[in-house]
Amino acid sequence: MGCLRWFLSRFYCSPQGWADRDRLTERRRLDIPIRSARKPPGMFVSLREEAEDALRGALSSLSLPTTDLGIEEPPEDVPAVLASSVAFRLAGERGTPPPQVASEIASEIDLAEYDYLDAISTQDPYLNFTPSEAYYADTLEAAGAADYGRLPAREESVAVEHTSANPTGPVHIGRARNPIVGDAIARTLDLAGYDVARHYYVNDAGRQIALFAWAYEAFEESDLPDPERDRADCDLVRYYRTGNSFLEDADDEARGEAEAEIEALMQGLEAGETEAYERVSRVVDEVLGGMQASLQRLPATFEEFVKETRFMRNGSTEAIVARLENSPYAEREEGAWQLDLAEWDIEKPFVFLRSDGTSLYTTRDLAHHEWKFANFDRAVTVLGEDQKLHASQLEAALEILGNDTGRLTSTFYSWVDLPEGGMSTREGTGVDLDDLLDEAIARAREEVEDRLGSRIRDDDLDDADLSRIARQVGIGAVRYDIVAKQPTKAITFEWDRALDFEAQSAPYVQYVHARACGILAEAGRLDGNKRDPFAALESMPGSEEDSRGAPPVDPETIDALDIPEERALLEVIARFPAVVETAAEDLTPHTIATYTREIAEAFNAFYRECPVLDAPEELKEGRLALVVLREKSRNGSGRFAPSNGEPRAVST
RNA sequence: GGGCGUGUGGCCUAGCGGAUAGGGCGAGAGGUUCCUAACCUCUCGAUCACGGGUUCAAAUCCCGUCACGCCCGCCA
Repeated sequence: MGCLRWFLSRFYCSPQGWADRDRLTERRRLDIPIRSARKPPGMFVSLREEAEDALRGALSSLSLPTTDLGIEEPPEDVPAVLASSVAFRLAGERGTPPPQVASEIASEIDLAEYDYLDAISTQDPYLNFTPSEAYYADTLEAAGAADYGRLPAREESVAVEHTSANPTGPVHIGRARNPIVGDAIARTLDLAGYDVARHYYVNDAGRQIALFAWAYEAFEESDLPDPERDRADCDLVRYYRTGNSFLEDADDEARGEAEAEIEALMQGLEAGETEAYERVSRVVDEVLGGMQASLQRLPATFEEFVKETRFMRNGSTEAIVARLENSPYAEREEGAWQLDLAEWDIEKPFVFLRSDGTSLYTTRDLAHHEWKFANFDRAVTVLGEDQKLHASQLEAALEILGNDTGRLTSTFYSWVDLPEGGMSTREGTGVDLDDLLDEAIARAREEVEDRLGSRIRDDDLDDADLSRIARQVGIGAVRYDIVAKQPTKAITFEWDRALDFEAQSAPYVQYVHARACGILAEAGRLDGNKRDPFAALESMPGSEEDSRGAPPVDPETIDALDIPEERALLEVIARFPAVVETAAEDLTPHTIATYTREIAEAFNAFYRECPVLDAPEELKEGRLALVVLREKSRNGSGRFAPSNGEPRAVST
């Protein structure tokens, strides 16, 4: 990572996270300090700060500018943890070739002042920094803490809104990215010290919902096809689909009658009538219950389900409308009220009140967001890419209403499509999340059973164990497949690719956990119920379980750990808090997924080269400590792992 | 048409201004009397969509082109 970017990221919102989006936010970026100075998160950041300080000092005494220090992580084959390419930039100024500038800088640095910097070497124009024994020893000790990787509490609350799919039918995988990404973001922010609440914003007031409630009353069970599953969402979606196709195919008169009923229901909702609310709630609550059952399997859970109607019934939507009507940007167009957002580079006027006097989704969302601002310090919303225009209109309108929209960040993800095209709840096309999870578990179970025969360890696994492991492996694979990718990239769903259990996948990471647990169990460092190393897979990505019971790590044992694989593992472990911090700032949980793979690779190399249980006594403790550490890092990263993404209902 | 996003070996993906572009899948060759081989090692394979530009340095920044996706409702 370039120094400039890093530098900026420490003080401002990163370009991909809090502050990313559109010009709207960009304007304000410089005004948003992310926080005051805090203790550096982990040894790696401390080392980086020392390197910066050393460079800055050297440049300054050479009378060179210190704007961009060019700090980066060197390629793998370079035996250093940090490097700098400043010499390139200063060569012109100095009038000497870069390698010579590098040497001059290196000789200007007094290492005695630093705890973690051990040596600076030059390799052509690069300055390479290698860490001291204290760096490894302190990492060994710090990482021994039960909550290693968790950053200190920030006393800053964040509402993470995600999924928020229209409660009209079962969750399908076109939307499955939203709960997975959303939950990963929530976990990441939680790890980074924020006080996080997960919200599902329930559309129980829109036209589609009114239509749904109407259809539920208008059609008979006998008119409907059999449900796909015995569950409320699958049951009721049949009414929704039937209602939609009825309106498409009906003659004008029949359609007119139906539309009138739907319209009357919407008016009732707008007026805050209890009867209208109850008619809608009947279908909404039931469907939501079914959807929750699917989401919990991931697991994606919520602290709160926030209903749109809440902001109609409490009068806040009405109040928003009144305030907007009085704003200088408001104008009346054919009986409807709209905002002219040209000043925000949004060409489309934003209609906030229909000519019949009813509010729109976005109008209610304004009230919703003011409620968030009143109750939380920040708000993060995970949205499908189709929501971008809506999100920028929302933000502009919030600004007109006098809110500090720097507190709101929307993050977007692209669709998951099937090879044959998109998915739609309304049309009933697509693969349900439950079907995906069932298939994933079935395939995982096959894999587990296939491998039973070749197992060396003699431990009894009963059917319940197999089911548990299959569930963990299967669901972990689905979740990892989605979190590990940048959300902006479109995904075409293919069974074999999503359910690949080897290599860069959750099971790869889970397997490392199993290996570590196997060693710890053998060494008597785990509880009896963890004797079964396969059982360890269960906790894999996302459990709260940790390696309690492991002894505290003695930093003295670092002396015995001098094999490259041991050091490399420690170096990866040292970066964990920094990875969490960056992922939280940028809202990029996929970087934690990448990190877990790196730590797994480092552990596998260590595992290959360094026998633990058969090691000489003086080595054994140290190596066991490494196993424990890796376990702890895995825990923190495990919390991140699940996440998903799923768009707000559009074409449901 | 306008706006936004994406484009990295046959496929998937990391990197997003600096050291010969990392991984994985796939293909080929090996490795287990030893803490689980859901692992590891090696080989094959890339004009980083294309064309310009900025820079000592571009996959990375800028402009243009092409392809794909999304949006441009008094829908959500």
